[in-house]
Amino acid sequence: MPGSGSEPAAPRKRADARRNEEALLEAAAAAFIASGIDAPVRDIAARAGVGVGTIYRHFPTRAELVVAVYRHQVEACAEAGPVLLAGAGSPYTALARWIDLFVDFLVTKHGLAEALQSDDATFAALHEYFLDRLLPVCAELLGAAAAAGEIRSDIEALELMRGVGNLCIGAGRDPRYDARRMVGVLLAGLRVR
Amino acid sequence: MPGSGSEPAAPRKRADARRNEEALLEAAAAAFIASGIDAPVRDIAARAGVGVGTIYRHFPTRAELVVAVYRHQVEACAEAGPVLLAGAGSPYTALARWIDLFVDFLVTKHGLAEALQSDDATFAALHEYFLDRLLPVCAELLGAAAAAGEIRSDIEALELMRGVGNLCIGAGRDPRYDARRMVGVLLAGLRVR
DNA sequence: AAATATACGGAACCATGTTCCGGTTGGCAA
DNA sequence: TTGCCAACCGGAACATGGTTCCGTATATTT
Repeated sequence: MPGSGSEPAAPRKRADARRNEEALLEAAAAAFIASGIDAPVRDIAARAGVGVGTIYRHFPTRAELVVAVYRHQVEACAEAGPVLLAGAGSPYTALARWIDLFVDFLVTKHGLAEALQSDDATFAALHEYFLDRLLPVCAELLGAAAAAGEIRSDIEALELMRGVGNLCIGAGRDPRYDARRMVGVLLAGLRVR
Repeated sequence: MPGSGSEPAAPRKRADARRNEEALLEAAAAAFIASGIDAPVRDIAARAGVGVGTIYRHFPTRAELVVAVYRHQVEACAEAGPVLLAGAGSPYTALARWIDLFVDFLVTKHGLAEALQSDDATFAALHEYFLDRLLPVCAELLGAAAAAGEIRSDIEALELMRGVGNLCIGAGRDPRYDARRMVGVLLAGLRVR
């Protein structure tokens, strides 16, 4: 029942606007795969068959476009947290598995890990969305593992997520660097000795 | 005795060229501190009181300028390796101290860690110089620690250096993220259990 | 002092992000 | 069905920053 409650009752958008937004999402997804999430605005617009103005109207910052493209996958990752915690043998195992999911996501999106850590104002909203959605999940897993005495308890979820995100930068560019393995080492370093 | 041997016998450069090169190094160092190593070429040129063409003539790529500015510090870091290995209580301690030096260097040069991992062709020479100079040192320390049975022996020096470099990205931008601490966790993860 | 090689400056060019406005059109009301 | 207008569109124009190029200036040599 959209429009009820205290929301501003967003008036249904025009049909062409909805079509263009949809086309832009598809075009952006394709461009991101082909050229990474830094794909030139004009390329994305051309793929979608619209003008550049239309991109900015629908997605004022690149971050919003990126979030829109990856929203489903981020949600899935967030929802996997509690499931893993309930199903895995131990909190630490659940944490490790969840981090694996996160890493898999990051390393398959060229440029995403870089953008997440960038201080470029363009990506502030991206940073924020990821943190809003995933930080609580990570904190819960981390807290559970700490409470179980499996890992040291002086590491914050934010530090861990940024550390993991950082380790994923450049993954896949140099076959000699295996981000997953380094993340594994980092997780091992969390364990109490 | 320059000019002897099989070298191309570089003919002494003109005096103004030497002056400008010196001025550029100072200007670049100042600009890097003020705006990070991505400081606009025009800014650096203005600080040095030269035209942009002069920058490109002396340092065809930004990487070469960066290398020239930081060469002394990189050399010092490289030379510290064997000293630490000889003086520290154990190879692992030496490795940890050396990584500390490396991290200190990276986190105080805004944008350097980012550039080191970037795939931007502009920075290829930077990457190469750091690896040429520091990788053998890291490998020696790592090998010694592994031989002493203090750490696992399946990690390559390149992986460790890239991992550490990655963890230093964004250091100092967010007080909640402490790169040094994360590097400490990574090193702890290296230990045999 | 003249000749030559070397180096210099900065305008011009290219790529990319961002803004703005004249023209177009979907949806509704008459 | 027709006509109106708010919403929407396209892309030219502008801003920024890297890179190239060439006419001019100057250090060095003869």
